[in-house]
Amino acid sequence: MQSIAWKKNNLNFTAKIIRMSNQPETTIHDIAKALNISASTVSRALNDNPLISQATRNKIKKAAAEMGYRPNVVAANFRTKRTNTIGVIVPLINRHFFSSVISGIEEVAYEQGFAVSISQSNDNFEKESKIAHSLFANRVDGVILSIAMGTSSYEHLKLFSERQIPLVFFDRVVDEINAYKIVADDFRGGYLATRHLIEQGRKRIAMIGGPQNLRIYQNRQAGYITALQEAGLQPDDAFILHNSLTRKDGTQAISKLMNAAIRPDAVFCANDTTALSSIIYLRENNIKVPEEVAIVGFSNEPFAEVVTPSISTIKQPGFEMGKKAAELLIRQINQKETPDYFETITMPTELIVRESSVSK
Amino acid sequence: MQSIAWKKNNLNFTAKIIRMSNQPETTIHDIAKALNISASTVSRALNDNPLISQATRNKIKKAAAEMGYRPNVVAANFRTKRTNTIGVIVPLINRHFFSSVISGIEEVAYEQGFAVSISQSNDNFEKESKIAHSLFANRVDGVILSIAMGTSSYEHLKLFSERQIPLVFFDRVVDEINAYKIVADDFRGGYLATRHLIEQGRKRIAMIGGPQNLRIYQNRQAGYITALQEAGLQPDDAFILHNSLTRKDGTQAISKLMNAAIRPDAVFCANDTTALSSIIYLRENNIKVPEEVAIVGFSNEPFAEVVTPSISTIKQPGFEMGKKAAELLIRQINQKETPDYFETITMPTELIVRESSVSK
DNA sequence: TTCTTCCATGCAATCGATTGCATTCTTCCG
DNA sequence: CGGAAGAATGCAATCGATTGCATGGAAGAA
Repeated sequence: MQSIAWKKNNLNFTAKIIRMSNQPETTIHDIAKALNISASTVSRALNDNPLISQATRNKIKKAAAEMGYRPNVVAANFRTKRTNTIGVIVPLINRHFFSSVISGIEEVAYEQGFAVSISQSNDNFEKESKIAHSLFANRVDGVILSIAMGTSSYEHLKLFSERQIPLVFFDRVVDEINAYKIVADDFRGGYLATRHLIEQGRKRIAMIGGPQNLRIYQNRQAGYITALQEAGLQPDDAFILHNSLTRKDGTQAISKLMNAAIRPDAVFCANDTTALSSIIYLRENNIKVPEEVAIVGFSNEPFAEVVTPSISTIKQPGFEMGKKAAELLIRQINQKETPDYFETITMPTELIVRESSVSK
Repeated sequence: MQSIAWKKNNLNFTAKIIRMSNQPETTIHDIAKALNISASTVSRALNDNPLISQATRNKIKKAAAEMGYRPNVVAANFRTKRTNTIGVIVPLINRHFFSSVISGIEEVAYEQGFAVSISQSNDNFEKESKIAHSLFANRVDGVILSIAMGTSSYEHLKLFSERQIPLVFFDRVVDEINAYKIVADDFRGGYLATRHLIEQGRKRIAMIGGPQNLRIYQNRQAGYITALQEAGLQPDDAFILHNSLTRKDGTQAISKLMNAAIRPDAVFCANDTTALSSIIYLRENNIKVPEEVAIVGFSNEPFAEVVTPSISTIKQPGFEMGKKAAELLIRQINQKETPDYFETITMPTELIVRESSVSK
């Protein structure tokens, strides 16, 4: 796009190279040879190093384009020990919450010139560990992750701290590891959901919670208990179940609750999948939602809005969490030293009231 | 940091190395030096090259473990020009169909020792192109992709063919490029959906279709038309709409159909999202589904089963498609030459009948 | 015992780009 | 006009692993 004219030291060069399909790759040395200059100059020019004169830069870029030069990023990564790639590990990519987080990460990462490599652990420790090793082996510059439900050993993550590769956790965080953490306000989510049910006049509010080795589920439950206590209701162990929050687990849990001597009149489910299972179970058993049993879920999965009755739930700011996580990670990547203090950032949750919890 | 004792060629070696956190990485040369052997032997041993005696191999592996050796995969990739990574580009990772395909790909890839790097184009050409360049720059061994709706130029994919990097398309394939293609039987899907509606006694069957630059949507529509003709019904242009199949587009389309002089008594939607929009619109306008208007969607998204009424739809074998794609890709990667004939593999689709299309 | 054969290991080049330092060429100032 | 400062470019080492070929040694054959 620039046309420059010179005299002495004429740079009016045009490489007459035919781009051959799939033959030996053009390297900076080929360009150097063609232009009769050194490879270092070519390298610097292509990286817009100001040491190289504008004229030479242009000449080199032009030749590079004509010769079909494609930088060998692997070689550069090898030399510089940087890959400009950030790895993301999530339990499942098709959960709306996680894919929102990923979109947030990508937004920031691309803007800052980082590529994003996404992997899913399928909530399986083994696979998570494999992925961690693979990301490590490929020398990603940093990792953002939400651990699998089954993960309780963190050996595989030590890889990263050993080599000072920054790590940012989100959602399902690990207390034992010192790193930035981005979480939704699960406590408040649990609290809001439960208080809402109380405000609807419910008295026997059960909870179907998640694995208690995960902080997020502890917190959701703590919010639930606090709300109950605040309202002078006694938390009842028989009303609190724990499982892996799958469709099947949910069905089992709700069935157990509904077949007990004392039935709940409301259930706070620690995720929307469980809320959905519950609603389907209740419908099949002719128990009216919300009249007989009110339901609140968690996460605001897209289906929550469209099932009948639509599901009241807690919305988490996934996209923002992803952006925040990427920002923090990239900041760490760029300033080489490890911060001496890692915050845990809590992002607000919000109650969305729909049909499943409100009797008109 | 190291105190080592040997006699000549002693195999009773124990490296007493303190694994230092984040210090200079251990390389095969360090191991070689510690054991007083050559780096080539170390390299071969670690790769289980049978040229190296079992005894030496064991000794080296033990030392490697003790010294906290982590192979520098980037260096190896650079040298071997192979990354054992396959790139996957999908429009959106949180579509059930795509994430099923991804799971299928992963299943095969991991088994064969390949890592999988997933990216989403957000149905955006620019981003797809960026991703393609990034995957190419990082020298993935092969790519599996389903192109973005907006993509109509294929320059960015030439990168791969130029350098003989195998490509496998699935679902949204590109005719212009010679490569293996895995598609669901969209024609038959459209045909089955429409025939089903006809069997339900519907006469005025509309269709909300997708962008006609994509073969899959052409085929779904062709199936629809064939079924109509077979039944002696005349396809009617006023009954065939096209859009991008988003929630919003769907609402617009169904509203247009329902506000026309002649209303359809059934709608075949080219995806489930549109079917959902339609159902919601119809519900809000007090039009009974399926009594007044029957609906069939496409893809069998998870929500299709749980909304009320549940959505009849066409199921595509995503997981199997992913497996197949990965198999074909990896086969190409392993046998260096390009096959001279690329098949297009069509996988069967299946009609799932639910409430939205059957009046009892 | 001597020569051949094969097994195990070592040597050294190589992949392509980057970068600290040295060198050359300009330009400007006294 | 000489010299110094600064601008532009080149030299060569380097990153860590792989690999074709050479070599040393042991075992087997004669």
